[in-house]
Amino acid sequence: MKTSARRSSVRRRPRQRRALETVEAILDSVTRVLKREGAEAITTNRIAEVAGVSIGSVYQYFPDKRAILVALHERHIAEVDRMIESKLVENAAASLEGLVRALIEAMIDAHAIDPELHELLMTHVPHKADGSRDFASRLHGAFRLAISSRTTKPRIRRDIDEIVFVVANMVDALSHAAVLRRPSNVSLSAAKEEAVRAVMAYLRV
Amino acid sequence: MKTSARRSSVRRRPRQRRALETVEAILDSVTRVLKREGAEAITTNRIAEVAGVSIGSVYQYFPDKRAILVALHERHIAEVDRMIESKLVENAAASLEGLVRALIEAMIDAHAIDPELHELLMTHVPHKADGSRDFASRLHGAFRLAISSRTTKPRIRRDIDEIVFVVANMVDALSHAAVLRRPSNVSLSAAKEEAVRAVMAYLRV
Amino acid sequence: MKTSARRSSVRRRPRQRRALETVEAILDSVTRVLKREGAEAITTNRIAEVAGVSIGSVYQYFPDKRAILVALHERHIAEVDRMIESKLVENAAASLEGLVRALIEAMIDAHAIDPELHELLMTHVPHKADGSRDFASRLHGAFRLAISSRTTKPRIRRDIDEIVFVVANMVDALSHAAVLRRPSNVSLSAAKEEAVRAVMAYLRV
Amino acid sequence: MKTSARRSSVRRRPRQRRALETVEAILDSVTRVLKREGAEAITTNRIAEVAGVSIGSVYQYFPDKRAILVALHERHIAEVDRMIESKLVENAAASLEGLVRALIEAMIDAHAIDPELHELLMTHVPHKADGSRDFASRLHGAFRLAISSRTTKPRIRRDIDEIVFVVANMVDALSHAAVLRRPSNVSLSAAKEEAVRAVMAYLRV
DNA sequence: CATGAATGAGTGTTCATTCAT
DNA sequence: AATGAATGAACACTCATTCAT
Repeated sequence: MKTSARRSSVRRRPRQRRALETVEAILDSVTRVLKREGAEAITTNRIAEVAGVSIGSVYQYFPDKRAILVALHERHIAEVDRMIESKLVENAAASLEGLVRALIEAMIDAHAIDPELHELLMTHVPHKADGSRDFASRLHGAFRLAISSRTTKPRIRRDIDEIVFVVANMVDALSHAAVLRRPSNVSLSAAKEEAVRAVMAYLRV
Repeated sequence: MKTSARRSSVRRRPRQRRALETVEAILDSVTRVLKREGAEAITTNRIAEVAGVSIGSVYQYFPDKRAILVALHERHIAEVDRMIESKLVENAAASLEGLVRALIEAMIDAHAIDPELHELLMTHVPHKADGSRDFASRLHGAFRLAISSRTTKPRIRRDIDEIVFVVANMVDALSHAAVLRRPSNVSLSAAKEEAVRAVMAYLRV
Repeated sequence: MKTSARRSSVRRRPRQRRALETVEAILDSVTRVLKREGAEAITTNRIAEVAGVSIGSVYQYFPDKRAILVALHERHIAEVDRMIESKLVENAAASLEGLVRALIEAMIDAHAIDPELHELLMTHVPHKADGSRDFASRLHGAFRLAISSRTTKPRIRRDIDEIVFVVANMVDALSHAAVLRRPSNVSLSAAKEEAVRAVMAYLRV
Repeated sequence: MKTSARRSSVRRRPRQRRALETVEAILDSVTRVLKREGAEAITTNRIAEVAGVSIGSVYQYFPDKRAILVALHERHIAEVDRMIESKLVENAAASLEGLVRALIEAMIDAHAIDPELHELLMTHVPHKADGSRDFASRLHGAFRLAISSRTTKPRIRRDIDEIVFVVANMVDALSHAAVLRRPSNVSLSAAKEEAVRAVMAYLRV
């Protein structure tokens, strides 16, 4: 009994590890193909080839192509969320402006990791209606807490949800634009500073 | 072997009224298919079918599928630009806030015409690097004039281009979000009002 | 009566002339397209375009694409035959060798007019089984007369048809090869001379 | 024991063998379609159907339609070359006339294998400029050696290349004509005999 | 008669997915 | 589990031909 229990646990772990490695290799492969050959080159066979596994193995771990992109999307989101999260923790005691600046920096960094991937996932991956909301929506919670706890004046008429909606979208759009659409005569740090200024100006009204 | 090496890059230009109608029917067809059957259903044969013309006629006026989407994109852009333009003319004498409000309203209206189409064109149509810039970029000129002529305090240190970059992206993002990503507990008019407030707050800093 | 008779005769002639011009323009167009754009570019629409007529007019004069090529083939054959014929007449009194030389020269000239056209017609035009035989076959008659009337020794065992078959094919192949497949270290005149030598050697056996 | 060892070595092969069989089936299919349905019926889907494989499998082994024809051409050329080669070896010690007769016989046999295929490949397959020359050219080497080593009289003025050019083209044309264009009143053996006679007469001049 | 817009069957080719090995 | 050959529906696109104007 013991022996068999051990055996199975001993066996399962390497198996799971290999499986995880394969899954990671497949997800990495998508990013690699995207960068090297463009979005149109992302075919299941190419993904398998670049991942160094057979197409059959890809279908061992993913039911279809869409599932690969969804998994990649989730991995990407988790990564970004982790960055945002740590920034929030880091700046738990900071001023509202410090917090906003930290978040914008985190968003810019997150977008800068892999803008093409971000773009691809945003435009070509079908967003599940329920589970994964867009960045702005996921920022909602964080902002809500941060804003409501730090604003001195109690808001009466203006709904806090409206403010959060605006701020989340501003942060998302301005950091995205700072990375992907910034004109050559605007520096990244200036774009960041202006984004902070814009958000703070709105919050102070 | 039907692959012909030589293909004229420009197909025949429509000369007769019938031809123009055909072109319009094809472009309308894309929008119709998009709404009724989704982006994946947009195939050249389906476009032809829904347009009520033969696939051959489609290729009489467009060199390939991409060209259809580009033409549609251009038509859409022209439409939106016309709306923005008329708003600008209408509010030539208005205050800065009036102008900002008018522009945001115009953008929201433009986005509201056909949000799915807008989304599709934004994400699936290859933007020519030179010709058609994104909305934010095309708003640049209008904003530049409006802001520099109306701001009382002369800006010294902060580059006008930075301000324009931020404002154009704010307007684009907030009106886009107001139409497409607004949470149910935020009304459209409230979203619009907040957008105006946000832009004005930034411009007053 | 007179009037109508006149009218019809007056009308028909220009009509026929214009029609002939159109037909010629169409046939010329094929050759032009062939040379400028290759055999694959020969489409009915391209033929019409280069001929300067509408596709509808092409179908006014030819029932289908094949008929165009057949007509061109016939025109080409008539041209070559005319050249051969005149050479035969010119050399009616010449020696057998003189005649052979004259024929080979005529064939080389004929092939040299437009080797690609010749090639295209030979390979892509469906030969009617009855009417138009290949060049070798059409040379048959001319050679038969020339050889049988000039050979001093009466042939008994060897059928004259065999000789004619061999000579006609030699002349066709060697003149064709002289124009189209001659290696760079063999001059055209040398190729011609060797062809004459080869035919004469055979005829003297 | 032996069996299992063998089995394992055999196991890997089926994959390769199967792939090779598929490729052969595809090439055979082209010939079959050509004979049964004519040159116009040779479409990729028909090739796949007659080969008993899916269209996808065709494209697993050939990048495009042209490549199928080129591969078939090469296979055909290799076959003919093998026949010629063995004839040359067989008749290494033969007289010049014996050699010429052997070569003509080999060419006639080669052409007779599949005249329509030969015709199709000659006329519809794009010849690579460098690699595969026409038959006459490929005969060049063989003839050059045979002629220069066996001719008693040393040639001075007449270039050996000219002779080889003429002989190669005579052999090609006469054997081709013997198979494909022979009139009904000339027997195959007579055509062959006359061809030999013609070549020998030329070589003796 | 001339025109050229319109036709649509048919072509080469791709790629997500399956399944025998 | 892993492999990769095989599949075939579906796609973008061509071009000989027709017919309303």
